Amino acid sequence: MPDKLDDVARLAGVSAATVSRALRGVRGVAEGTRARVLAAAAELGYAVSPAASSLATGRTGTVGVIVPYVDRWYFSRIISGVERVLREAGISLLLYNLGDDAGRARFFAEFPLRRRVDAVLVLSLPLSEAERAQLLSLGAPLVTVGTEEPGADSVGIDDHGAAVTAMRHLVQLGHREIGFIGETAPVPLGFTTPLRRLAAYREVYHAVCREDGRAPEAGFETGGGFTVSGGEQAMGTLLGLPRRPSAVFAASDEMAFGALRALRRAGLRVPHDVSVLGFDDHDLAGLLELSTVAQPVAELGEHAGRLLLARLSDGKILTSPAILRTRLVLRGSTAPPTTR
Amino acid sequence: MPDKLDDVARLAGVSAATVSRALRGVRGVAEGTRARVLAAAAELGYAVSPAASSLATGRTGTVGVIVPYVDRWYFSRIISGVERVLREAGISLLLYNLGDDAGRARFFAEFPLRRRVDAVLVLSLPLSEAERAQLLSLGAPLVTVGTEEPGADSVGIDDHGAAVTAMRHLVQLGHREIGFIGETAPVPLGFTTPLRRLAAYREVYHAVCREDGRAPEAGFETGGGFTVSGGEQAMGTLLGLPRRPSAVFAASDEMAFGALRALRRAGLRVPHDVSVLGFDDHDLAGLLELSTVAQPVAELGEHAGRLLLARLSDGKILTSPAILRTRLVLRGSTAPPTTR
DNA sequence: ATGAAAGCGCTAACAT
DNA sequence: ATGTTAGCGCTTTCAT
Repeated sequence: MPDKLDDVARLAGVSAATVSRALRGVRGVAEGTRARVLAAAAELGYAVSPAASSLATGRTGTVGVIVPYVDRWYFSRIISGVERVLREAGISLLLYNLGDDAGRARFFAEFPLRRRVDAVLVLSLPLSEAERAQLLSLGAPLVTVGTEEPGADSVGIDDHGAAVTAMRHLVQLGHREIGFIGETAPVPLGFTTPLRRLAAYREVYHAVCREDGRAPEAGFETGGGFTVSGGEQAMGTLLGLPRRPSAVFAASDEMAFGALRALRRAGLRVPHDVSVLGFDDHDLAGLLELSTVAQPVAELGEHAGRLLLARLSDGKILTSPAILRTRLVLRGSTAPPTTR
Repeated sequence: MPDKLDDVARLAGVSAATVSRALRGVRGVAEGTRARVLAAAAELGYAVSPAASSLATGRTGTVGVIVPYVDRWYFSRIISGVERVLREAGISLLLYNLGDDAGRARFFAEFPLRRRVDAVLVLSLPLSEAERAQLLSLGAPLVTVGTEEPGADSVGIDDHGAAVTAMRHLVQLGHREIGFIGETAPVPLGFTTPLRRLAAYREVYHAVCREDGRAPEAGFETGGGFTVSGGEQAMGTLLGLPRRPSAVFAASDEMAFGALRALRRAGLRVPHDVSVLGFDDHDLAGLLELSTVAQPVAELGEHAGRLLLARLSDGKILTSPAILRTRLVLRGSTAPPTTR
C-alpha cells in the first residue's frame, strides 16, 4: 500500500513534484528524467491515489450517469456506448439508477454526486426546475440524451419527425383507422418522449379523419407502459373497441411485441388482419418481423460520451442539440389493410 | 463551493472535529451539539468532500462492478439489482464494461480500480490467476456472481443441475435425438457457464444414446455465441444434419429465440416438428411461448449487493457460495416428439 | 464531550 | 528543468 509518490521520487532520484509532472505528462520535464520516473513507477507498481489527486486538483476523473432504468434495452445500450468512449479517455463512470419517482426523490435529496464527478450525463429524463438547478450547481458540464435542458449539451433524435414518418407509412399503405400504444398521462418519471410520439400520432391520424370527414376515435389512444405486457393489454383494449383499428403504431418495440402477442392470442394475423409498427429497432425486432423506426442507440451513447469529453477539456461551450438520424425499417408486420 | 467543514463548525459554534463526528453519527457527541451541527450543515447545504474524506480514511464509499457486457439482458438485470441495494446503503457504483478480450486486457493493464473502490464485484467472468491476484491485491473484498474464485464470496445458480433438469424434461417427453446450442470452445472472455451447460447436455444425451445402443451424434453440439443470430445459424446447422434432432436445448433464451426463427423460416412448427427449450427466462420468453429454465436474475444482483455490504462491514468472512433456485417454466415450445 | 494538531497523498505556485 | 513549500478538506489521535 505505501506506494507513495515519494518512494518513486527517491528511487528516481528526483523530487515529488517532478514525479507528479512526469506521470501526468505535463510539459517541462526532460525526456531522460521522465523515462527514469516512469521506470521507477513501473518498478514499484505505483499508481496515483485518485482521492489525493482529486483533493489537490478538484478533478475526479469520473462522470456520473443518471439513468431511469439500467435494465431496459434502450438505456443499457446507451450506457454501453458512453462507457466505451469514456474509458478510452481514462474516465470512470459512476452509475445511478433511478427506478421510480421514489428513487428519483431520494437521489436528489441525497445527491451523491456532489464533488464526486467532473460531469453529469442524464438519460431521457426531463428535469424539474429545481433538479436542473441542483445539477448545474455542481459547476460541472451537463449533457443529456433524449431531452433538452437549458445549460446542457444534448444528443437525441427527431422523435416527432420519426413518428410522423412512421404514421405516414401506415397511411400510405391505405390505413385510415390507426391505433396508438404509448403512454397516457401521467407518464412515469415525467418522460416526454412518449408524449412527442403521441403528438405525432395525433397529427397524422387526425388529418386522416378530417379528410374522411369524421371524428377521431378517442379510444384509439392507449397506454402500454413501455413494457411487453402493457403493450399486450393495450392491444387487448383496442381489439375490444366497436370500431377496430386496421393498424397500430406502438411507441416502443417492446409494446409492439406485446401487441403482436395479443393479436396472436386473439387469433388475428399480422399483417393480414392488423398491421403493427414499432419504434426503436430492438435487438429482437428482426426476430419477430416487426416493422419499426430504427434509432441509433449505441451511437447516441457514444456521441454523448464525446460531448462529455469535449466539455471536460474545452470548457463548456453550449452547442445546439445533436440530432442523429432515424430510419424506417420495413419488415413483415405492416401491409395494406384487407378490405372487409 | 467553499462549503467547508470549518464553516459549519463556526456556524454551530464548535470545532471541526466535532462537526466531523456529529455528521458521521459517531458516538461521543452530546445530543444537543449534534442537533446544532446538523442544523448548521443543513443551513449551509453542506456535504462532505468524498475525496478529502477518502484521503483521510482510506475508504471511498464506492464499489467497482466489472461486467462483460452491460447491454445484455442478463447483466443489466443484475446490475440493476446490485445498484438498488448498494444505493440504499449510500454506496456508489463504478461501472466497468469489458466488452471483449481487448477491453479486458486494457482494463487489467490500466487497472482503474486502484484506490478507487472499497470492494469489487465481478460478473460471470472466470479470472486468470494473475487477474485474481491483481484484484485481491486491492485488499478489498471481492464477490463474484456466476463463478467461484478462491478468496471471493459468490452467488450463483446450480448451472449443471438446472441444465440436467432441462434435458431430462426433454427425455421424459420422449425425445432421444436432442441437439445443443451453446458455445463451443474457445469461449469468448473464457466464460465457463456455457461449458457447464454443455456438460449437462452431454451427460443426459449420452446416457440416452447408451440406452439405445448407439453413438451420440457429434454434430448435435453447436455454437450460437449467446446471440439471437448465432442461435439462428446454429439451428440452421442442426437442420442440415442427415439425422435431425427432434428437440433442441439452447443454453440461453436469446439463442433459443434465434432457433425458433430458423425453424419458422424452414417451415417447421414448434413444438410439433421440433421442441425448443431455453435457459434464463428472458423478459420475452413468455411472448414467444418458450419453455425455459428460469433463474432469478434480479435476485442474484441483490444478493451480491448484500454480500458486498456484509463484507464491507464485518470484515471479510468467506462463506460457501450462495446458490439460488432455478425452476423449469413450461410453455408451448416443448412437447412429445411426433412419430414420423 | 470537545478541541488542537498532525497528517492522508497529491498538485500548484513560487523559486531557483 | 527541477525543487520547496503550501495547502486541498477531511479524520483521528491525543489532550483536556
